[in-house]
Order: sequence, then structure tokens, then C-alpha cells
Amino acid sequence: MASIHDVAKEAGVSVATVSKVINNYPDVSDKTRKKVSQTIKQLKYHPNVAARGLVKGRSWTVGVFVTTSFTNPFVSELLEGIKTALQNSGYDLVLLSTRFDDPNYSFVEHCLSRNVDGVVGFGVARNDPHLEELLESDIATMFVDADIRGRRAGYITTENKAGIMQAVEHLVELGHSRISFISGELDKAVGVLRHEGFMEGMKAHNLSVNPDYVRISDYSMEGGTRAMNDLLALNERPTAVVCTSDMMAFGAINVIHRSGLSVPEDISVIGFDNTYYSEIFSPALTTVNQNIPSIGSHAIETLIAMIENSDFAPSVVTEPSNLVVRCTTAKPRK
Amino acid sequence: MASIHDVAKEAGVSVATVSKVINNYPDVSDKTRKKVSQTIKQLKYHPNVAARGLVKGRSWTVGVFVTTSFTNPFVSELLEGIKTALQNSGYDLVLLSTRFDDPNYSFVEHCLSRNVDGVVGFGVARNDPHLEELLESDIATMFVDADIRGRRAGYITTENKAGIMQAVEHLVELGHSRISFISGELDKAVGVLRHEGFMEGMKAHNLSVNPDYVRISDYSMEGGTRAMNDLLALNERPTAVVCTSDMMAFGAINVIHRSGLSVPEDISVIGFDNTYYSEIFSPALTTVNQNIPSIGSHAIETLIAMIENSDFAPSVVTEPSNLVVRCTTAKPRK
DNA sequence: CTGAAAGCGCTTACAG
DNA sequence: CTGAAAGCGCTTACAG
Repeated sequence: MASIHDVAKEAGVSVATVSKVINNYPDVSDKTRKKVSQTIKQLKYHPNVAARGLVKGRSWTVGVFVTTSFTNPFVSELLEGIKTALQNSGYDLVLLSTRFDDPNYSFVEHCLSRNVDGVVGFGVARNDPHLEELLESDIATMFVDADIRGRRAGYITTENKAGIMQAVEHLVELGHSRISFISGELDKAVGVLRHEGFMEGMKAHNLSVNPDYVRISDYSMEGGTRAMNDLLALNERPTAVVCTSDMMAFGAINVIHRSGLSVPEDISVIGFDNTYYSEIFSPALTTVNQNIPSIGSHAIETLIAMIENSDFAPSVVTEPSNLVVRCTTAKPRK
Repeated sequence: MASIHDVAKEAGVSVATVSKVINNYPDVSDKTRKKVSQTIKQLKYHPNVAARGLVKGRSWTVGVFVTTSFTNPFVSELLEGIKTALQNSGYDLVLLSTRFDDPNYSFVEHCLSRNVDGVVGFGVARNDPHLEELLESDIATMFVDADIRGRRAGYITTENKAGIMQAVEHLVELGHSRISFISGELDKAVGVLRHEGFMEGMKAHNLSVNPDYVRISDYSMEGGTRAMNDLLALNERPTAVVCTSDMMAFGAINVIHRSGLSVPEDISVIGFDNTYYSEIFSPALTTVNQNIPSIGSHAIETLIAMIENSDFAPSVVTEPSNLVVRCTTAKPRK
């Protein structure tokens, strides 16, 4: 690899001058600029990012802090949105590999050693051991789906409450009243908000909530399976269930089918996320849409704004949600 | 951030000595080592990776070159495997953001500026404009599912041919002879090998291949949809179809159902990949299993071996495949 | 408009 | 066993 010295020597100028043309400084004569540019091409010179970063104290790099599996379709679509927004931004994404063999591994120190300019976090619980340290650091951060704020930390999420309320409303309009809710954990904002949405939605229609109908679970298919099994075991089972993820809904529907009942004839099911598979699944899933790739893109865009302008106040962004009615909801049996 | 100088000053030693204890050099007295270690903890010092990389000429970083969407379930599972293997390895993954606004953007130059120690490539076609440059460079590379080799490049793939042959055999045993094949593009090794597998599989059972039954497509659901539409329009339609991805199979099955026929009663369908969703989909998909996460892990492991030992010959690794029979294959109607 | 020099935070011969 | 010094490849006042 040619270095800036090679270019300087070849072009017959100083390294300072080469640096100036690389960085598009105005105080270089056209003649010199041309000569240097030519030499750069000729030598296939490309600035060493580490060296530049060393003096500038940055890395043009954004770290990700994802606590869930990449096979989670939400994460895939989020990453896709992140990738798109990163395109042409000059920043690269780095996946910080956690070192589990080191008992006092610190995500923040890892970011600091790598000089990461910002991080986007997903699936971060309020009690995550790394969270406080991250908020105290001066690393610009955007959380996805967590209402965590800090001096340099903002977040982006979907209209969670409104989304669930729409789902409830849809079921009520179809004539359901024995409505169940498979909630996510209540240690994260998303879980709490969707839970509130359910409660408020029911209240808005003067429906009482049967405590047996509310199950706390995780967002996985297995979680949906388990919760649905419990619900089917009740004396009076619900006629409709609102799930807080598509995966949970898939699990629930499979259980219902396996027990000889059918969706939506016997039980209506609604998901949340509108991931790619909700359309492929059969029956196609009625679900609350979040525009996931756009959440990823916006997270990156505001993160970069925060990085490049330290005055930029950490944003709180809320993306709209809307119900997508497909084939898993219908009127209850008489 | 404390620097090595701060530590040296605080501990009352030289920076050279601090460097030696950081790097576990033996020629440091126990007393000094202890003192320095203590100071490091106290100051929460962590070496700057960029500075270290600058002098060592490396970055402890692996780049990914993925041409498809992250929402592709194969990619998700691959990334998950990669993530696992990276854990505790000391390497971080970097997603090099392509700069489409720059007509002469070069992936290799990007790698060189970032000083990436190695790259794993997926979805790279033989005629990719960046490929030759990459092979000529001295960057250690592992390709996934592409039979590309170079001085510093190896690859890892699944037993593609054998996998398809098993699929054909399964159908023949069920009594099928009008077997169709929805192939991937033939510009990549995977496509060619699976195609060969089909041809050989048919031949092995003395079945002739109806040219109308072989459709070239991409690996997407839309691709499967299109191909299946063509097949259904034939005068004599096949009784079974072997697809080269699960997504294609999902598309094909949806088309079949939409046309009023049923799977597997009217037409048997086999997928390829055994991604997470093949089990969730209903009917659950009969498919050729690839152990995708393990492909990702092995790619990283051999890549790191190549990076750390320049004598390590670029490997060619083949993972086994096996047919997973679920609910989309059955005897043909009489 | 141009360049010499210091410095970013490390590592590594080398001398003692 | 310890440390002074050079150097990795850049950028940035500053002087001219």
C-alpha cells in the first residue's frame, strides 16, 4: 500500500500538501492539486483510516449493540435499514464481538478502544449491566424500541400503544369481547406500552379484562406456543388473541391448529411487526405494521447528526403504526 | 480516555514497560507488572486499537461482502454463526458500507483503507467486478457458497449436488416421475452444482428430464412464484417440484394453493436450506438441510487461521447436507 | 500557496 | 529487567 509519503515524493510536494488535496482544502493551487490527484490515482493511494482516526480521535464507525439473535426477523429488517442509511454516509458498521470469557468485559470500553463514533442499541433492557456505563460515556447513542435517554442518547420507536389499540378496536368491531393478550416482558418500554395499549383499548370499549387472558411471555415463537397452550386450557377460552410479535402469533396459531381448532373461525389472532413472513405464513397474518427498515434508517440518520454536531439534541422519534388486516381475524362463532 | 502515557506516568515507569505488560511480555519484573496492572485498572485504561493497528499493520477486524439483503434468512443465520465464532476471538466484524455515489468505488480499496485482516464473501458471482481485484490482493478471504479460490482465498459450501440427489431420490421412491426443477442462476457454483445434482439424480433413476420442467430463477419467493406459474400453465404439469431454496418453495406452494390445487396431494414440493421458517410454514416444508450457522462459524474459524498463519493454505470446506422430510411431499395421485 | 515539525497512541529493536 | 528513541500514516497549526 502506498502511503502519503510515497505520493508526496512522487508528486514532488510535501505530505502536508498531499493531505490538503485529499481533504479538499482550498489553499492549494490548481496545478498542484491536479498533479497530486493524478499521482494518487496512479499509485492507487487510499488514506489509512486508522492513522487518520488516530489524529482526529474518531473512526467513522458505528457500533451495534444487539442482545437478540440475528435470526430474529425484526433484527434482519432493522439491519437492512441500517445498511441502506449507511450507504454513502462514509461510516461503516461494526459488530462488537462480546468477549464472554472475560468476566469484566465492558461493551463501553470496547467501544472506546475502537473509538466508535456512535452506537445503535436494540433489545437493551433497562437493567442491562452495560447500560449505565454507556449513558455516562460520551458516546452518541440511538436506542431502538427502548425509551432510554441520556445526555448523548436518544431513541426511536413505533407508536406501540396506538398500534395495539387499533388491534383491539378491529376485534371489537368484528364482535369479539373475550379478547386475550400475549404480552412481552414488562422490563422494556415496548412491553409496557403495548400492555398499556391493550388495557386502554379494552377500557375504551367498556370491556373488562380477564386476568387469565393476559399472559406475559417473550417475543419468540416458543413464547407464543406456551402462552397459547395456557389459554386453550382455560374453561372459557378467548375468541381472539392479540400478540405482541409476529413470531408469537405464529406459535399461537400453530398450537390452535394442532388442537383441532381453526384460525380465524374459532379464534382470531393478531400479530405485531408485520415482518416479511407475516404475508407468507398461511393463513396470512393480520398484524400491526411497523416500518422496520425505516426505523433502522432513521436511527442511523439521527445518530450521524448527533455525531457530527455535538449540539444536536438526542432525538426521540416515533414512527407510525397501522393495522394490516389479512386472514387471521374474523367474526366470532355465534 | 487515559493513554499509555498516563499509565506510565502514574505507575512511574516508561511507556515501553507499560506496553510490555499489556502484551504479556515475559521480561518484566513481577513487581513492575503488578504495579502497572493496578494502574491500568485504576485509570480504566484500554489500549487504542487504531494506534496499535497502525504500527502492527492490522486491525483485528473481519469485513463482510454480502451482495444480498440481510432479510434473506440464509444471511441471517450465517451472520448468527459468524457472530458466535467471533465471540472471544478478538476480532470484530465490520460491514463495509458501499458507496454507490462513487462510480469507482472499490471494495478492495475500502478493505485496504480499513486495514481489514480478512473478509468473508457471500453471494459473490464469478463475474463480480470486485472479485478479481480481491483475489489479487493479499487479503485473506473465505467465500461462502462459491467455488472461488485464490492464493489467499478459500471457500466453504454444502454438499449441494448430493443434497439435490437425495431430494430426487425421495420423490422417486414415493413414485414420482414427472419431476420439475426450479434452479437458481447458473452464474454461481451453487446454482451449477444443484443443477447437476438434479440431472444426475434423474439419470440415476433412468428418468428423462423434460426441458419444460427445468426453470432458471433466482432464489427469492417471487422467483418461485413465477416459475411455478409457468409450470402450472403446461399441458401436462409435474407431480413434484424440487426447488433450490426454501423461499422459492414457499412461493411455489402459495401459487399451487391459490390455483386450487393442494400440496402435497396434487403436487409435492421440496425446498433447500432448511431455514428456520421451513418448519413454521404450513404445511411444514420438506427440504434439504444445510447447517447454516455452522457454515458461518467454520468460515470464520478458517479465515482466522489463514490470517494468523500466512502458511495456512486456503481451505475448501464442504459441509454435509441431508433431506428433512416434513409435510410437503407424498405419493402422486393415481 | 507551500512545507517543516509536532503530535495522535501505540510497538519494537536496541542499548544499558 | 528497564527505558529512550524511532516509526506506523496521518493532520494541523504555524511560519514563510
